[in-house]
Amino acid sequence: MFALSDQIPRNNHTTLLPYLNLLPHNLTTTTTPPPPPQDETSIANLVLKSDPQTLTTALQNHPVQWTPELVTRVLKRLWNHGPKALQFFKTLDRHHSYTHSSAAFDHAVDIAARLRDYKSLWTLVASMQTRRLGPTPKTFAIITERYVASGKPDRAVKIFLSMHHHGCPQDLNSFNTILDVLCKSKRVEKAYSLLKIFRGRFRADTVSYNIIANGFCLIKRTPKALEVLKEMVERGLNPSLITYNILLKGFFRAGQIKEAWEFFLEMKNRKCEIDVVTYTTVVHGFGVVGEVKKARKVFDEMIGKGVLPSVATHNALIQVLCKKDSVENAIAVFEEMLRKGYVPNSTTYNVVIRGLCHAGKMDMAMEYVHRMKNDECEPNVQTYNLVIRYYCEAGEIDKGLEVFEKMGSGDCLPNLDTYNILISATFVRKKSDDLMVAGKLLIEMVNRGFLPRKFTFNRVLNGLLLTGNQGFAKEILRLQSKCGRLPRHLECYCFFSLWNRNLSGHQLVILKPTVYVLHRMELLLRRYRKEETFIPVLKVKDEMDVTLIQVPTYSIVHELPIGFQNVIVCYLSFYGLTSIFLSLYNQGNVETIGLDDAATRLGVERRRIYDIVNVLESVGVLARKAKNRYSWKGFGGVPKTLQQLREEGLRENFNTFNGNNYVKVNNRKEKSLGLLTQNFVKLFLCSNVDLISLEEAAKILLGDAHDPSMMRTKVRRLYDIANVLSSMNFIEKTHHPKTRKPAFRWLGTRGKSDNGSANTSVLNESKKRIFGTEITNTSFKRTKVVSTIDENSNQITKTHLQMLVKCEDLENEVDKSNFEQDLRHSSKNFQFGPFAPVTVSVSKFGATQNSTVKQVHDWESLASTYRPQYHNQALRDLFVHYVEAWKSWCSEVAGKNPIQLIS
DNA sequence: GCTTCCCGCCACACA
DNA sequence: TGTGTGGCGGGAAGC
Repeated sequence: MFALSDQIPRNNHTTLLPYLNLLPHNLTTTTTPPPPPQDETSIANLVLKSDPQTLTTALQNHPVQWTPELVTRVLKRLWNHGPKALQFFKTLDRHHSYTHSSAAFDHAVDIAARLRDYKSLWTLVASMQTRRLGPTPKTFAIITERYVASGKPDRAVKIFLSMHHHGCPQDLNSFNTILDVLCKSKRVEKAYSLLKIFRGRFRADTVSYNIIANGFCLIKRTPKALEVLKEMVERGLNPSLITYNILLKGFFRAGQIKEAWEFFLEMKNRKCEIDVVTYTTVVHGFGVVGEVKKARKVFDEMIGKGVLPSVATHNALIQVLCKKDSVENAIAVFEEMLRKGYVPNSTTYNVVIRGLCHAGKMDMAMEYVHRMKNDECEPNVQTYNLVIRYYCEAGEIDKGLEVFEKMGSGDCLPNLDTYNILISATFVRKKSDDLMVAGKLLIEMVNRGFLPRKFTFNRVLNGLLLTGNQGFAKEILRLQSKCGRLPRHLECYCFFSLWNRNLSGHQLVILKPTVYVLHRMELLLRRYRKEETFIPVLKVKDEMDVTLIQVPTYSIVHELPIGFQNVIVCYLSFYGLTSIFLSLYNQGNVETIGLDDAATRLGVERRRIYDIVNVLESVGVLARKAKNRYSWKGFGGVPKTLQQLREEGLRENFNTFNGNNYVKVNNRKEKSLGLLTQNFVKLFLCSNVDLISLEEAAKILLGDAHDPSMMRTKVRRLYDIANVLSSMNFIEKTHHPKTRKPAFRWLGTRGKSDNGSANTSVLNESKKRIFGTEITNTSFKRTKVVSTIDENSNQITKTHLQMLVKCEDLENEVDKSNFEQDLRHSSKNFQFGPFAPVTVSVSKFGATQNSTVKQVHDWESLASTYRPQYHNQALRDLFVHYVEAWKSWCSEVAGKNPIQLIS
């Protein structure tokens, strides 16, 4: 990582990574003897070795004079083992002759926040207050920064606004801090609006505006940054050199090299006192885009102008040479820098080491790592990470692990990146042993307070299952559950398992997405029960940090026919909204559609419906009658609409992709989703392109405007449209054969007639045809639910889905007695959730195909066929493993408190 | 770290 | 002026 740290107005309060600030300590020339400097290492190791019971006595007996400085150093050393660090802090808090300083408290607060242990955090804050040690503005800087980092910016703002309740009134500095925290996490708009609201109250200054401008530069929105600059001048605040440097760097970052250079010249013209930061920015900026010569020239020029390059400038040049030139030249600069008497910092070494690694000179790289030690510039975690990464990339995983072992036993603890790098590497060789290592690393990282991503967990779990380590996989699954990182489907499954155990009245901690699914489910259930009034079944409260669900006192699921439960869960995961929409209204007897009705029936907000109807309207499936009302035209008229669009498109030159065929966007109407849909369709209709990616489409439709934010918006809209169109089978999602990038293919007029889902026929057929049921191998949304049966899949899936569509009617046909019989009948071998084993044979369903509702009464079969299913065999097997692992684990812990399973 | 998708704010449109 | 519409961007999930 390249740190141009002196270029950005750094906020004094925010010290996220205290260990980076560790000063190199000199073992031989220490002038202030007690405590001896190696003490923090030995103490840290002592803490790492002791368990909570022995730690107290170990610390009491340790022959050392405890001072706040020593404690701070130990905490820094233990930084990457949060739980141990907190334990150390808490144990020492009870020491008879030592009391913690404010700085030590801040570290503890930081560590607790990083562990997302908010209870400890606020206890520490309260403790600070009672001891009159704070909380200080710095404490709040830490807290807000951590809240923002864990995705809670609103909470952070609230905390800032309530600082004074903790005895720490807000001032301009703390205001700037919160702005900075928001900007650094790319929430610039939020920061900007906060500035607008409070600039009067806190007397926003140049620094405040610099922070916002820098924020916009970080997200490559230089025009907006310039706007901020303008506003700042209008408010009578003078931009400083820092302001100009921010903008200069912003131009380079956004790839506006020409603008950057002009800006730099302008700075010179205006007789700005250009400083070393400016030059460093230019050197780095040119270098990054490969203009090494220019970078060099500027580097040489600055000396002539009397501005001495700093270590950061050298770092920039060295990095650039490593990346775009040769590592030899980079090392030459490095040596020259030493000759001139500069003292390289860890960044300098890391840049050189990365360059060597990149050039495949691993041995030489390691020499530099040793050289760092001798040069009193201890290798830091980044150094180790990059060496490990390159070893792993070169396939030498064992060497990577060796380095990892060394750092673990030494004085630099591995961080989240280290673990991620190593875990990723274990998948390369597909060896059972490697995956065992991955599992162990995963457990270790959790113990050290790092929260692996769901993706990491899933990969390790999959790997272990596929290499036959079922026992270990089970352990990982348990850990995954403990961390709240279960795969979504298992999460639901766990929830229902618990629910099924009559755990009424208990509180479970569940992840938010599940809550959303449950909300929707509740709506469907209410409809099923024909409830007119809203009776909340699931009481959900979104508390500070976790989402709690009150398990209802009765199980609504039990009221449903067996199998229907499964259907419901699948119903939600199977369909995109459009498909449900179409299946509800494409019944042959629907004439008008009320938007409110649609929203209620789909269990979504009105807003979602607008998008669907707009797209449907633009291809002629619907027509707007009045506000709130649409009439159903069906698919009969679609070919005609498409023909019209084609003619229109040819007139507008949509057959040539020269970027001139975009529609000039002036007002709201011309930006509408409907019009965009039509233009998108025209792209396919009027040209021979087979595949088009949404990015390409966006580029063409936008024309000359290549503003990245406009592009993003356009692509997002195209996703919305593409989803609706593919639900109707007008287009299908595939991958570009060469680039493997996602792209869309038009099926509408020349679809695949071999599997029956051809849209040529679709377009010509009567409106009775059920759209949204033509799902063959299309994977749906994120759940990858595909028919298990690949051959004949069309027919079978079609039948199944048609039946599913009719669930609506079927529900009503199941009379009470039937219903109860079902319940009794299957209460024994009751399979819950979407994970019931598939017992239905193909032939059984083949028979159902043309028959009536009666056979569909076999709810269980229907349901089990509809469980989420994976496309390929390996995944399918894996899925069974998941369920097995979960089941055996459940039975294992059946005697214990099942709440522990989740919460 | 990028792609994809969902959500809901808030501004505009329309009666 | 109130209610209906829908552009738009944040940000979470997925990979």
